[in-house]
This record gives sequence, structure tokens and C-alpha cells, in this order.
Amino acid sequence: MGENKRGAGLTRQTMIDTALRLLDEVGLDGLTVRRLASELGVQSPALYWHLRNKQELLDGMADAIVLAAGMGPPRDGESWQDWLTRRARAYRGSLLAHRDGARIVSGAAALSPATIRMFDEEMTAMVGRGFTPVLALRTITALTRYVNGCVLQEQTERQEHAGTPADRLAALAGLLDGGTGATLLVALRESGGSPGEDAFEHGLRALIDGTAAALARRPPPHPT
Amino acid sequence: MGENKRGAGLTRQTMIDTALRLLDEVGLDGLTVRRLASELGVQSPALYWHLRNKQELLDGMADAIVLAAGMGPPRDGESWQDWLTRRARAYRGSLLAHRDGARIVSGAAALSPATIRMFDEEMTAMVGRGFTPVLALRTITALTRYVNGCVLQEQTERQEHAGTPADRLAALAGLLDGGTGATLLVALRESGGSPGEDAFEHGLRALIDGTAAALARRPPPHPT
DNA sequence: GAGCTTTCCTTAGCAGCGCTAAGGAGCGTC
DNA sequence: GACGCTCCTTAGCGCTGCTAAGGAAAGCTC
Repeated sequence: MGENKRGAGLTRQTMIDTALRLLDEVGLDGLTVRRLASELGVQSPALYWHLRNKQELLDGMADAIVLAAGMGPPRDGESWQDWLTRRARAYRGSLLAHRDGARIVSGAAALSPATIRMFDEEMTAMVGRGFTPVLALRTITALTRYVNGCVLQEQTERQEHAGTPADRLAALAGLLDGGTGATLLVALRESGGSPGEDAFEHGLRALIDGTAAALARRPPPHPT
Repeated sequence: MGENKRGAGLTRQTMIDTALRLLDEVGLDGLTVRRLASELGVQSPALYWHLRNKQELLDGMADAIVLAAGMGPPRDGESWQDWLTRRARAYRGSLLAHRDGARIVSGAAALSPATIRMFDEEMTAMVGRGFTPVLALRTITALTRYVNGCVLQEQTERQEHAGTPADRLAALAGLLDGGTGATLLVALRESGGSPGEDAFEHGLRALIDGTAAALARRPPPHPT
């Protein structure tokens, strides 16, 4: 693969970047330390000079994926509903941008201080818009976990069902003896393109609207 | 470990049951084929007479966990809101009942026909209560993925942060230079017991309420 | 009842994994 | 020129999922 002596020696960052590129090729299960080392033009134990173990590499990759979403406080004049919606879509897009991205982020053991500070800034902005700190934390947490769960499922489905959608539908029809009347089949046939994206948008709007209801239920402590 | 010749030979079901028990002891990463075989009083290749590979075992475990939640159509006189809330809590409880339960279910490649039929029955019940098939599918999908994401996060956090909550709070305070004023710290301190459970309940209610709003927005095709 | 087949488990072992131990090349410093 | 530090090498350990080949026991056929 690549030869050594490229510019300077290995860096934590070049390892993470190369690992993310390699991830798209071979997937998380194919991402071995030896494979990454050969991609970097180096023997595998060389990586352990820069990393304590493989998990530290995965953590770095997870943080890079999260940071690439470009989240952060709302823009000026943006309602918190629009902001949180945009934020959730950007986060989902960042997870989808890399193969097994959701598995990487979900399995991460620790986020970087920069990411944690970003969460804190976001919550402060929410408090400025009428949230209590507790409600802000609950909302951000619920949204993040929802997106994680959605993309995780989307990505595992994408790689294991190799057949065409029509084949999958036919296989499902064989299991549901009710024939074409089965509700699940009707729904899958009627929901046009990607049911994953539809379900994501439905749940996202529901979470935002439901949060607005919770916010109205518990008004800010100093109403004018 | 266990001796062989217990009753009859191995069964798919006894393997799955033993694997679930072993899972609570050693976790998913410690659940190896050799370890499970020794627990069954047998050599490891014996398992491959009953299973094609390890993934098939994990799929069976996932299905057992899902079925143990005892989901299904609503009871008589139960509103769909109460039913879906109860269903989501039962599902979460079933995932939490086994160590790494969410990882097992999220990584499952295929659910059993019985489970798929149960989903179909649930969706039929929802259609009977005013949902369109597409909206029913979106709602069930969003709820399932939300619970998956929640429990996945809860379970990975539980095992990797070994320190006491107070220690974690102090470590976090070191990262957030703003001192005790940081919103994230305030929220963590104020949210009493388990922020994971609080966030789950908040998101759950938001999802249900938001779905009710979506249902009201798109009324059934034959209103009287 | 002998012989054959089928079922279910054994022993042996392969390729690959994460990771460690020990050593060596290239450098700057005294 | 010797030393020490940095960063990489070669060798290899214990483990993984899984396969190949064989053997004991049970059941079926004649």
C-alpha cells in the first residue's frame, strides 16, 4: 500500500482521517488495525505509539463525525424549533456520511472536551429561549438518542438486505399469511421512496412539537 | 463447567437461553462461542451443528428479548396513547433486562416471523383507531428506534463510566471552564436521580403527543 | 441380528484479530 | 563519540469465529 516517509511521521489526526476513509471502503467490521496500518504504509504496532488502543481510535473517529455535523447554537432570528430541526438533520446527515457512522458514534466511550463545550453552549441558548436547564438537557438527550437509533437501524438494514425492495416485499408477503391485506404490506407499498427517511421526519417533528407542548406546560420562572 | 448428557442433546432454544444467562455475566464482548459451549458442557464446534454462525445465535437472542417484552395490540378500552406508552416502556424494560440488550437487538440481522406478525397486528389495531397505514408504520418505526437509541446509550454509559456520579460531575466541571454556571452542570445537578430515565420519558411523551397532532392534522378518509 | 445411514458430537487446526515485548534506525545534545 | 529520545520494526502471544475430518451411538432395512 502507501509508502512511509510521507511528509512527517504518523499523526493522530492523519490516522483518524485515513481510518474514516478506509471505513467507507471496508466497513467497521473490516476496519482492523493491520489494515489501517498498511493503508498508512506502516506496520501495525506503529499505531500503538500514538494510541493507547483501538477504542481510542474509534473515539477519535466518532468525535470527528460529530464535529463534522457543524452543530452549535442557533443562528440569529432562528426559532428554537427550526434550529433543533436543522440540527437533528445535520447530525443525521453526518452519521449517514460514513458507512457504519452510527455504530461508531454509538460505541464511542468518550467525546472530546470541544464537543462537550458545544453541547453546553447549545443548552445555554435553549435556556435563553425559555427552557429550564433540565428540560433543555432532556430535549437534547432525547433528540440525540432518537437520531442515533434511527441512523443505526437505517445503516444496518442497508447493508444486510442485499435484495431489491421488491424482493424484500415479496419475502415479507410470504410471512404474513393474510395476503395483500396485511397492514404492514400496505404501509410499505404506499410509503413511496424511503420509509426510513419518512419515519425519521415524522418522529423528528413529533419530538419538536411535543417539546413545545412541554415548554408551554412549564412556563419560564419570570414571566412578564 | 456443565457436563453433557443432560436430558437430551443441544437445542437451539437451550443455547439461546443459556447464552442470555451468560450474557448477563460476561457481557456481549465476553460472549464467545467457546465460552458458551463450555457453559453447555460441550466443545465449541458442536454449536455449529445447530447454528449456521454466531450471528444466527445473536438473532435468536434478539428475538427472545423482543418477544419477552410482551408487546402486541392494545387492550380493550385502552387509548392508543396509553397503549403505545405502555408498549414503549415494556420494550425498554425488556432491553434493559439483559446486559447489552440494546446492542444485541440493534445488531440483529433478522427478526422471527412471529415478531413480524405481531408488528402487523399492532399496525392493524392502529388503523382501526384512525391511523393511516403509512402513519402507523412511521409511528411504530420512530418509537422503536427511539427506544433503541435510548437504551443503547444508557447501557454503554453504565458500563464504561465506573466512577460515582459525583466524580463524573467533578470531571465535567473541569472541562467546562465557566465554573458552576455552565448550563450542562446545572441541569445535571438539578435533574435528580437518573437523567437517562427522565430524558426517555420526556421524549416518549413528546413522540406520543406529536403523533396525536399529526393524526389530527391528517384525519381518517371516512369521517362521519 | 448384521449392515448401513443418519444424527450429533469430538479432536485438530487455520487464518485472522488486538496487543505487547524487545530491538534498531535516525536524530539532537553534551 | 557516547548518550538519550523518538518512532518505527520484527516476532509472537493468546484469543477469536469457523471448518475439516472422524467417531460413537442410535435408528432403519433386510
